[in-house]
Amino acid sequence: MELSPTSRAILGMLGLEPMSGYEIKRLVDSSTRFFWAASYGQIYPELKRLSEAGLVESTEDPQSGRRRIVHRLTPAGEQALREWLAQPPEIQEMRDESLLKIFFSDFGGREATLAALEAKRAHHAELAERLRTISTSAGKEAAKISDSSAYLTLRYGIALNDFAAEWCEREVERLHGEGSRAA
Amino acid sequence: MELSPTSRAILGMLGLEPMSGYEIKRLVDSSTRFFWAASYGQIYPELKRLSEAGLVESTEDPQSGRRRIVHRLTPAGEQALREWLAQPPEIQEMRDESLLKIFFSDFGGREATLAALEAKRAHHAELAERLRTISTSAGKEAAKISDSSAYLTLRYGIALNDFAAEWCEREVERLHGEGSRAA
DNA sequence: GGTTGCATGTAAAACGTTACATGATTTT
DNA sequence: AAAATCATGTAACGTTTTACATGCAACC
Repeated sequence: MELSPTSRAILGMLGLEPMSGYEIKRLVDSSTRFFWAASYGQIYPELKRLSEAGLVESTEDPQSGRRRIVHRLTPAGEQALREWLAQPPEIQEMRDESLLKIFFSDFGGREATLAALEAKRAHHAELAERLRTISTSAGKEAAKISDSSAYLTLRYGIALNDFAAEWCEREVERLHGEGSRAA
Repeated sequence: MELSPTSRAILGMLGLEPMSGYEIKRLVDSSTRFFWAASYGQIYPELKRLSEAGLVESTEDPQSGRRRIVHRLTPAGEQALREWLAQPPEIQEMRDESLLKIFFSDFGGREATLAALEAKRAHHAELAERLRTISTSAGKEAAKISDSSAYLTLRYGIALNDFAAEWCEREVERLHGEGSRAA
């Protein structure tokens, strides 16, 4: 069976521990979301496919009376995960409308460029802030988390967004300086 | 008419100057590609839609005997572009399989984390290199280019990818240090 | 005369999001 | 009693990629 990129991400999540589809969604939203999102519309159908392919085993496991289906990797699923992790990464995509607007901003003059840079700066500053919140709340739980490779990606997100925000800020200042010199 | 995100990018390209679909594709590939890609499968149908909506005007303009259709913005197209540029950016997406592999790499032990970090580093180093090549070849053409907002995004791409590559390198070193201390 | 590049286009498939539907349970 | 949260799922839609098809022109 051909696995879709997102079904591999799901496999990875189940490699951390057995989980329900709902829990996968919550975990994604609080961890990989900023570089790999997933919606219910993907998660549930993919879990079904993975189950049919024998890569995960799904059992009803109601917690406190509530209906709940827990999925866990089968040995075949573990192997598929291992194989995927061993292969070189392929997907590196970005869709950044703010960069696109900066790119075209000559069309609206200097002001438009500054506004577009500021919008981008604000976005990255906000995202860095959100990731910091996640980071500190996770840090409270245990030291073992700050040792995990998952924590690495969180630190990466913070560092990258800080860098992007600062870069925009510097460019705004540079353009201001140029503007007054030119005038 | 509802414009798709990519048709707005096409509008922006035509705001730079009138162009054929083929030229749009080439320009995208050598400029916005790393943060906004577009394929023929999008460009040609979208140009048709934009033309039907009266936002671009398409005329046959064979250059040196070769069939060629040049598209240019109509006043309505210019306005649509201006309106879009004035609105806050919405799409900021990333799909980074290398980060995903780092995230899950505990599953393969320390070596796997190091390998995933190295793969990511290599990717960013390569991309930075490619962008630098574009940058220097563009710089030769004229000083006016280095003044354009389009050039800003190129510098951003170089700075960001340099930063990402260096971040990975630092983390590899840190993990090595930890490893030997622990051993 | 063959390869590369210019140039336009389409069809099918893959991928992903959004919105909706349903219903139970816990909290306020 | 109402609101929020847990929990599963699907259908429709929109977007994007991939692969293919076509043909002329310029260059070697």
